[in-house]
Amino acid sequence: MRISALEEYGLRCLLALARRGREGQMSISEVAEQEGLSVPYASKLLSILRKEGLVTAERGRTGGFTIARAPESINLLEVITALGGPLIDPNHCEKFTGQLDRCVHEDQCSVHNVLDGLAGFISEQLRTRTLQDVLDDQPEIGSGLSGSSILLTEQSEPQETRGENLQ
Amino acid sequence: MRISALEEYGLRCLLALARRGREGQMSISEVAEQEGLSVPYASKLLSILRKEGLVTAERGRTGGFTIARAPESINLLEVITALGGPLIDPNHCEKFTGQLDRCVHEDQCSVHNVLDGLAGFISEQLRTRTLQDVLDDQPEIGSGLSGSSILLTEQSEPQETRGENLQ
DNA sequence: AGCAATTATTACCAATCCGTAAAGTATTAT
DNA sequence: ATAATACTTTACGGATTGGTAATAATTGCT
Repeated sequence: MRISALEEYGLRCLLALARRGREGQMSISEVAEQEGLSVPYASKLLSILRKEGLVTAERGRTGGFTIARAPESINLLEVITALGGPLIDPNHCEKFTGQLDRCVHEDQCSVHNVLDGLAGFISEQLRTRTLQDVLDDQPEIGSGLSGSSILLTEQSEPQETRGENLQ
Repeated sequence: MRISALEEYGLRCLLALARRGREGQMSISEVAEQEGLSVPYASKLLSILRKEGLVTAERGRTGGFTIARAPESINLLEVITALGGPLIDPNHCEKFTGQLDRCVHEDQCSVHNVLDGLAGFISEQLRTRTLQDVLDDQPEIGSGLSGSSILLTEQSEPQETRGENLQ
């Protein structure tokens, strides 16, 4: 269970555009330089975001990318699923690897209960956060503020791992 | 961001052993048959679980696998990280793909704030659930009980996607 | 018209993951 | 002892992902 590279870097590129706002524009090379990515890679990421409808592109000499909607109206679930697909493969049981015709735990399966519940929970967390929330969470450069309030709605010490080999 | 096959099937195998309890035992072929997996694949999964210390193995004609600790004392975070590694690659910024010496957002990075916060949140959810919780959530075969209370501590309708292309 | 700057598309290669295959090692029943 | 049963290890091929490279297509400027 990992956050993929596409998801992280794609989110970064989208945030860069979000900072420019609906009227702003950035070229691929601008995004690449700002985010420390290669131009071809930034191009690939922005291309995916465009196909998913999160950004718009204009070609030609004065072209560039613009965020498609207001940052307040784009939630993180959209972004993550656009870049990395759904949390749980919907036709998981069809692709089941075993020799049985179908998943042994087809219905009333506690494993699916758990995993679906987890996926739903994560989705809900992502859905309730927008790009603007993330931007607001970005502290001023040089400010002493540390730590983030994002995604920490009730648990008080989420990164406390107690040596449980999260490594 | 996906729940990997190893994570799901490894969890299934571990649950099968958990049902037998600390005194019970299962051979690879038993596990494979019960979970609908090929024998070599079940072997691989159990081997990983053994190396991670979650199950013990005895060789020889009367050999088999036994769960290493009580199901109440094994939480899902252990299982998931044992099978799929940590949620966020700890040396992510070292492997950074860009041309810059280090991650442009090294410190005070809102993207890291968000992702770390999310990872921490998920970890916390997983840590507070044990294998025994999952076993208790498994309904009797044929019982009319549907739905799970696991991992749904406060959100009421986590799998409600509202057409937001979770697909 | 032609050049320059920009996005769009396709293909490609390396690395990792999924699942299988096969040969090896240990233990026990007979 | 020997054979049967079971775990152990290594290796392999296919599929997916990460990132790069090259070329085509579009627009604006002169």
